[in-house]
Amino acid sequence: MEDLFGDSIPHDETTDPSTFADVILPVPIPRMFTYRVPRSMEKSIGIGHRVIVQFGRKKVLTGVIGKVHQKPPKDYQTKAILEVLDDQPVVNPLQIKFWFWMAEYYCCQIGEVMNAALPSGLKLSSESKVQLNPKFDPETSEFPIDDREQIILDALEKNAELTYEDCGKLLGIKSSYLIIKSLVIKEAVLVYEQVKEKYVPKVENRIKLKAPYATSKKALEALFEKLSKSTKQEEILLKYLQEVPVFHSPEKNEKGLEKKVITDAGLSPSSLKTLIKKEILEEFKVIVSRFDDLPTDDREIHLADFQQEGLSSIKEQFGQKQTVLLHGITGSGKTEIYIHLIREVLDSGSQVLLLLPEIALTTQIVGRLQKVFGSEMGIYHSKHSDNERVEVWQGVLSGRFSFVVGVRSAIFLPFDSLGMIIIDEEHEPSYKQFDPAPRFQARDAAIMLSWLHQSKTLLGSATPSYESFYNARTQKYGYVHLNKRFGEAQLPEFHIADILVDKKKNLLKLDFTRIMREKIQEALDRQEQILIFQNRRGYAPYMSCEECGWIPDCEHCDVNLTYHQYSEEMRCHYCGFKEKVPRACPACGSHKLTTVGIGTERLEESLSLLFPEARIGRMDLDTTRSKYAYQRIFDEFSSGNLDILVGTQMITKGLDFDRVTVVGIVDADRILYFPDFRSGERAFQQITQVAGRAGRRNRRGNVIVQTRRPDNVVFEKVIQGNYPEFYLTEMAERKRFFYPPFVKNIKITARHKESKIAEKASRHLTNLLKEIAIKKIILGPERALIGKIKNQYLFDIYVKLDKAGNTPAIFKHEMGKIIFDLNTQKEFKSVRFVVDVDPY
DNA sequence: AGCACGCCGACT
DNA sequence: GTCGGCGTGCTC
Repeated sequence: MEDLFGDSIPHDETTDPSTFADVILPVPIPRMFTYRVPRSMEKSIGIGHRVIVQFGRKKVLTGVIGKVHQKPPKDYQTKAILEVLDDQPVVNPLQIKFWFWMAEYYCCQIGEVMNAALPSGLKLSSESKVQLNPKFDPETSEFPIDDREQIILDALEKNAELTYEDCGKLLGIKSSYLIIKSLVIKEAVLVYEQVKEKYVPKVENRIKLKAPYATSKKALEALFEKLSKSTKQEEILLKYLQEVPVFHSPEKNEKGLEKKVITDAGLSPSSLKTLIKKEILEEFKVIVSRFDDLPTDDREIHLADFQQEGLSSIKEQFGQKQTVLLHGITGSGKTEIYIHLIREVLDSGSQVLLLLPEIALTTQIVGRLQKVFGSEMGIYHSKHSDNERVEVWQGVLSGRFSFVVGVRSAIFLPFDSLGMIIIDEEHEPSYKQFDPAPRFQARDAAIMLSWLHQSKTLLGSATPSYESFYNARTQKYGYVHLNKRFGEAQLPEFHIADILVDKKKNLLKLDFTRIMREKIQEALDRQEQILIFQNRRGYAPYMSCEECGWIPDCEHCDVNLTYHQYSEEMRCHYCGFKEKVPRACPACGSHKLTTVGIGTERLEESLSLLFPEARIGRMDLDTTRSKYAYQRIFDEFSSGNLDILVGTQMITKGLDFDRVTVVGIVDADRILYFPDFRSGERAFQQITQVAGRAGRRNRRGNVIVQTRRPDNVVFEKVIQGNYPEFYLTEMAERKRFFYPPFVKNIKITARHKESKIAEKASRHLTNLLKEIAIKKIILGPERALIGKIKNQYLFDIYVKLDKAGNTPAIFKHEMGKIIFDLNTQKEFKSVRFVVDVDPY
């Protein structure tokens, strides 16, 4: 054991154990830490248990045991594990394996993976607390106490404990460390670490009717007689009896009634208290689940012939392949197929994980699955609170949830016998985590996880990622194509509207071309609905001076500030910097400041001017921040209370609106001309996806795409629905210029607050990487697309690796050593090298 | 990543 | 003279 300030107390021979545990700690250091396992704990620990250990001088951390062994480390003293938190492991050995794979593959630290994997409710951290030393007597103390120390002691008379921060505040200084240290030496106070478990079970306050009244009708009648004067108490009892049939089913009385039901009905809480005091009602608490049991709908989901064929084909291919790509066009009913597969796997006793992109998770598909799988299904979502996440985690551990629908991070749940992982909308970029580390691609990681479980992976998409389609074509994956639609739904009619032509002819009004306006009007006249897609939220991207062209940019980053109308502010989306809109241009003094570009907020306004009679709604990150906002807007639109819905990505995911006949893409160029090798692939995917929202039943829909470059081939291919041909043209390019999937990409960003140092470090690294003796291409270093973020300068290096064999693994290993070496050189000590494997 | 230690400038 | 700035080294 060590005391607070790090002085080692010699080992006690009698407790010196021979068991050690390697603990994974949430720190970015590339190794585990070996702790001694006290004899008393030897029986209660194992891989996957959470433990509390002291790390460094005083901090205590929660870690997860990754390994238990008998080998005492020779070059350092071990500390003992302070506490074991769980009777049963919260993480299983398979997960530990998975974490290590992820750390290695994505070039990050095991602690970073653990941090991403555990819901924060399972992580604990400590806080230093100060309390009075009971042995301390100011009268007899031999040490003088100064004014500031006295302030702390006085405060501790009133409060049993204070944090370091509290002490700092009391004294009006930032760090109270030295003063507290002095008080500790003077034996006036004690300092200890308090660890708090963050997860709190949900407790419900319930009431039930007490014995004589609940069992004997006579007693109850007598009671009412007695209470006839106090109407309020009578009302409460009547309400209770109405909710709980006490004599009919005594077991319901045992379960009681939620106290809230009474108070919510507007009945007096004080009268309720009186009834409890009189021992007529009894109050008690129970721990309840945050997830309600939902009724299921047992009706068989019938598959159309072509779906049945698809299903059999998937199962057949799983015979030979671990992974199958289900390429099913919009409306082909992939969900029904998933449901059948999930049911089968669950019936065989294995677990199932269904991944969905973030935005799709709030939609109908979840409700539909819930109807089928009821309380067998867990939902793991970012809009869930920490406590809810912990409950899903525990639900998987306990076996309550054998099926989970979740976002990217759901791959970390403690499954022990997965039978299948389904990744819907497999091509979605949101499966890739950018920041912070681990920068993993959940689809790829899921395939690895699946392999560890010896289970199957099904990738579903209407427009597969080129990586997956390539793997299917090269026989690495199985492939099933569904190219029929449910019912008689027809492909929509496309109109490619040339923005520049309309502008010349003065037909472009408030960003809408003539054809777009006409089609909207026609739909409004027929009382049909319209979706307007623009992948940019806010009012307008930025402001500009009409006179001199001045554009406001961020002081700390290399980006323009984004204009937000509602707050009359300009904000930086990278560092959060914000500024009021200036009255005049700071460069030339002109008052002609205008907004440039189109955001959803501005479109909403334009539409209300163009179609004053229409009811218009907006769905984007800004309008759906709260937990149920999405559902509200969604319900309004689907019930027909809105005619036009303007939105970002969100409106394209998993929504089925029968009455939508017109879909407008305001600015296709924004998708098309993004400087990235994937822009073509993305444009095809996004336009197809948006178009798929139009006219899904019997009416043929209209899709209007506004662009300045109507001749781009992508439009032709989207209209034909010719995915394979567009794929082939794009792939020819990728092969020629060495892009994935023909090579493996790694991006390394050097970050430093001085541009010169960041650049020099990145150039150094580039040269050293070039010396690694394997087939590769190294590009850069070059200033990053956004060259400065939060006052840190960024330089990028792109590595293209031959995918053959284990060359990528060798390269990553060598690179790791090189970066480590560079970081030990004084010049580059403070340069951060951020490695992104398979970047987006 | 934190966090403590050490050495330097600008204040009572 | 002290406070607190941040550069540096370490964590089983």
